[in-house]
Amino acid sequence: MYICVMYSSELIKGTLKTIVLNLLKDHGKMYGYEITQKVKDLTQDKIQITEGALYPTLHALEEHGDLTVEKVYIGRRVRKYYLLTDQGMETRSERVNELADFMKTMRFLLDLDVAKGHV
Amino acid sequence: MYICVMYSSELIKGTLKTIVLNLLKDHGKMYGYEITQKVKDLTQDKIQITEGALYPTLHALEEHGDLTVEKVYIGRRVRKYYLLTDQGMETRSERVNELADFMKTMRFLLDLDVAKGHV
DNA sequence: AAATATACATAAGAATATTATGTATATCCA
DNA sequence: TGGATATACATAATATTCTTATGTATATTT
Repeated sequence: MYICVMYSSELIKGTLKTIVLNLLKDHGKMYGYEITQKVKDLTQDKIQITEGALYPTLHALEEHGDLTVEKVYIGRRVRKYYLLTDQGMETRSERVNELADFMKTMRFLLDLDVAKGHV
Repeated sequence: MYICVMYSSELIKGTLKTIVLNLLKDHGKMYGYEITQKVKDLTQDKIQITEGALYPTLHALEEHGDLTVEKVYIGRRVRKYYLLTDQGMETRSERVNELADFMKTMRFLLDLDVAKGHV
């Protein structure tokens, strides 16, 4: 009912790891560029993950033991597939649950549960 | 059904202004310390706004023209009541709508709309 | 009288994003 | 066949927004 614009960047902040972990659970192994495109598609361009945010995040998740990497060469170009570890599955659950609970709290705090037209 | 713990700080990031603006719409003029307590109460300690985050935010909102201030002395102690301006009302609407839409997108992205037990 | 609560404020540091830049290969199409 | 665009990785400089620590001061409770 209104024009779709990207969300202001503050909102996405803090949810990137959760998005990545959940996507990997749903779609199996994925590579960085694929993740950015999948999120863009699934959200109709509302959430666009920048590479400058994604790659450091993937490296951090790997270092934390949540992801493992598989290098694959497509022709001469390297592609790094990321997979959830067992620990990554746990981290995902915790983060998704926490985010779900947080959003519930926010809906209450902002009176979004009552039916209303445009606020 | 599970123990309530404070949310990890990344999540709150980006929603503080929205919370403050919305609270002022619901409760009229409020002062900083009152805002921290009200949010703490309403969320059963799940969201605790720190003073280091709140006061700079209030100053920023004031500078942006969203809030005006009324100084009141309680005995010798100063208390600064903040009120929404007309522009603040608009900013609030925009931010609440954006956050509501963002949360809807996140629920879709994280498959939270389907009924399920503990994830 | 001491501890806690109220009430403001700012500075140093951490976390996490954006923007810009860099490197390189692959594909489309005119 | 050559230029634009897409694919695919990466990092550095910068911005934003928080936490934690610190500072000042008054009021209330025990």
